[in-house]
Amino acid sequence: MPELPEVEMVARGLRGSLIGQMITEVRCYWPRHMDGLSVTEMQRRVHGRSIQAIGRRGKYLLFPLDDGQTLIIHLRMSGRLSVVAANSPTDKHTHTIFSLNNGRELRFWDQRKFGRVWLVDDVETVVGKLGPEPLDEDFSVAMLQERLNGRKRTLKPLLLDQTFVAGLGNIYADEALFYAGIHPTRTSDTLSEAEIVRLHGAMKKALQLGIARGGASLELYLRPDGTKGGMQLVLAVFRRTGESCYDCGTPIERIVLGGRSTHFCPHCQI
DNA sequence: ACCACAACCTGGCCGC
DNA sequence: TGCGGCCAGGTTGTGG
Repeated sequence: MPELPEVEMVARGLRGSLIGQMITEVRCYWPRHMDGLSVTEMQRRVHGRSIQAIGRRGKYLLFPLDDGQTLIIHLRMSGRLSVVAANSPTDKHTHTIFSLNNGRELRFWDQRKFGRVWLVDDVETVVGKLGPEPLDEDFSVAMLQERLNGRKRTLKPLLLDQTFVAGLGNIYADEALFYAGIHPTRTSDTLSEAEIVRLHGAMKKALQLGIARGGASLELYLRPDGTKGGMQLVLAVFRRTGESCYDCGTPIERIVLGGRSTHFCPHCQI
């Protein structure tokens, strides 16, 4: 569920309570959370290591440790992270717990169990295939144009493809296409230069607004401090099927593309 | 190269 | 109250 803005909020929310803390123990009640290593191996390799920083790449959270390894967490559809006192109550969806040496714990709550945790020497083994960061300075119109060049793909699934651009998910892909005034079923080879410029600006605008609003809390997403974001209050099309477009009043439509719900204004998006 | 679909999970909601 | 079906912010693998 969390997309780039939500994951960015999680990273920011965790920094104050995690940076410099040492991991003393790992408990895991859903071993499939661990990707590529056993719980025992995770425990052995992470014991006594301290967290040096918290970064984000696409929708992945990166926790570089003091020995060069990096702990990586992906929240997938329903993951939440929080740092709380070790004696505070857990519930049945708290599947993985990293104990810290200050009496607190980093807890991975994950109702649908799709989330994943890695521990790697080289982060590229996990995030190496991701496309560019859409909010980075160097993500330019020219770069977008170059990545579109020679391809013929339906735009909505293309925006969801993390190897094309990293970080957009179902909410921000729909919102960006609305801001750009482009229909989600259009294919990448039909975009004019002006439309590519609009799409580029729209992707950045949608993600920046998401961050500015603290992320979208539609169902399960909560920031690490347990509070909701506010992006859901300003969504233009996402899950507004049948409601009036704020720009022209036409009812928002819903279709399925690439197996995902897709929302758009049939009048504003051509 | 691209698309459609299933799978991985749990739980809420809706209609019967 | 129960049950089936559909829905959910993500990713990966398969087969066409």
